[in-house]
Amino acid sequence: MKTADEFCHLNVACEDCGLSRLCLAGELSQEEVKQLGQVMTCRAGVEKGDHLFHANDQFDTIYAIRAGTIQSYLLMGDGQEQITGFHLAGELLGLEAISSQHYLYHCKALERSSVCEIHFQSFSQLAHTLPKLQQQLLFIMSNELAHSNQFNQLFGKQSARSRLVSFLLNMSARFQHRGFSATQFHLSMRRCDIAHYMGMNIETVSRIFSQLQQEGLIAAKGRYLHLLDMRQLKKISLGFHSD
Amino acid sequence: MKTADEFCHLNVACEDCGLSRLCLAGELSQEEVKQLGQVMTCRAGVEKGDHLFHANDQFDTIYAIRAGTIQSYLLMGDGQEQITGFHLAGELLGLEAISSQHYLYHCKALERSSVCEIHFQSFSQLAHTLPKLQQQLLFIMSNELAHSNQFNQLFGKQSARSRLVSFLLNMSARFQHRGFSATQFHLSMRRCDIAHYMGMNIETVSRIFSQLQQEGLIAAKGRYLHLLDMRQLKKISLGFHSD
DNA sequence: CGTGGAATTGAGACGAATCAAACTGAGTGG
DNA sequence: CCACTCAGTTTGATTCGTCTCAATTCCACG
Repeated sequence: MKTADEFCHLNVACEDCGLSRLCLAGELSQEEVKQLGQVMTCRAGVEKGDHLFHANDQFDTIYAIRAGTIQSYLLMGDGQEQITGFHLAGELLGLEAISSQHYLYHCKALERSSVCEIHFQSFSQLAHTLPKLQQQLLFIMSNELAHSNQFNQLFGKQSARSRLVSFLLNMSARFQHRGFSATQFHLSMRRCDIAHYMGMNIETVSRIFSQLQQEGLIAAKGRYLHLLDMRQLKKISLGFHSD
Repeated sequence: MKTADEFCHLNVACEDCGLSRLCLAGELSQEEVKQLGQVMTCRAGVEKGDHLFHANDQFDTIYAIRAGTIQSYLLMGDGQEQITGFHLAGELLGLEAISSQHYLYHCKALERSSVCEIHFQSFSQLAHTLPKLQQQLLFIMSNELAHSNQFNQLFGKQSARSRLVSFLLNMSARFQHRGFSATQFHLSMRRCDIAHYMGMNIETVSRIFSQLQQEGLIAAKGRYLHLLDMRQLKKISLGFHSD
């Protein structure tokens, strides 16, 4: 995670960004990537707690995360944060605002982060001349739809235990996809955020962590996490009852 | 619903379709809509139980629902159908398959329906020459993302009662948006499908229906439904405890 | 070393799932 | 026309899991 943290200070151009394959640059040629660079600005040094945008703000910018973790959430009637997602490097934020022209939730950094601000109107015009760029956006949105649906299934019937393990495996896969370890990583959110995200309460999350630890399936020390038995964890996430 | 049923027999062209505002045609000019018509074929007479596609099938077609109701679902390990969505006239199916090139779930008709089959590759090429078409697809996908997120919130914390009422109000809003009554309509799915969709079991759904009926909030006769007290129902959907 | 936020652990309450049984209504055939 | 079936639905009794409330411990920070 050191390297990611260092990234936060730098204004790296698209063509030098290690995340371009996850991001809008995708399969673009070097020349095309340069054009893409002209409709965005890099905003390094987003500090912990800083907001990218708020719910109901006028939409004009898509954000690409270069480093760090961003949390999206809503404020409920009782003042509680209903967390709608945790977003990692390479992911885009604000896509669901294109149709309504207003952001649907608040987005704040869970740690020191770095983002690219993509002015959507300029981007859109550029995309008219670059079919590959248009296609890449389409792919990313399709992918988000797919994952969002997966998420829905997950939360249908399963027990809190299964769902929480699914969450951990999901984070694991996402870290792995970014070149980090699949079994050892640092969660940048609090237990309480996980709970609100999963629609559970803190105590339940905590209990399940303890339980998994006693069973030797994970080792958790604060926010550091070590997944010890992936096979068994995968079983649990699929709803099999371990003994 | 009669009119919708009659539609199922007709091969209406895009330019004559009452749903074009909900669909890909969107804000296209008459000439452009005709071009759109050339990359799609209308498939009338999809019978109850017919499948549009199955999970893991190779993706090549986006489906637009012209009339009827389509159910998307997955088959779980134990053979049960995990229902992932109910889709009404004007909605597009298959968008989440663009990135992986494989459909993610099964889609079957809950009643006699009618769909447009849009060959995606041809569509995609056409879209390169028609920016407005590209934009319309973008808007639709953004909208789906937004609704999918809304759905997630819904299912976070709330009680079965709140969630079920939310589901009914969601159906109501969608019917209204299509020009039907917001308070009286026919649900084309079984109680058991609703249950599986909402991640509850049949008995719970049935009990809540009975309960709402006793309280005079709804009148249900089989699959026909009459929402009697919208104000109160909205309160319940937001999590307020009625007495 | 003390403070406050976060996490853990325990005991009891409540809601939804499960198991079991009865009811309804559409369709079938004698 | 009635008896039968069968899928779908409703209702009741019980069990199980998660939430709630309360108390304690842990840890980062000044």
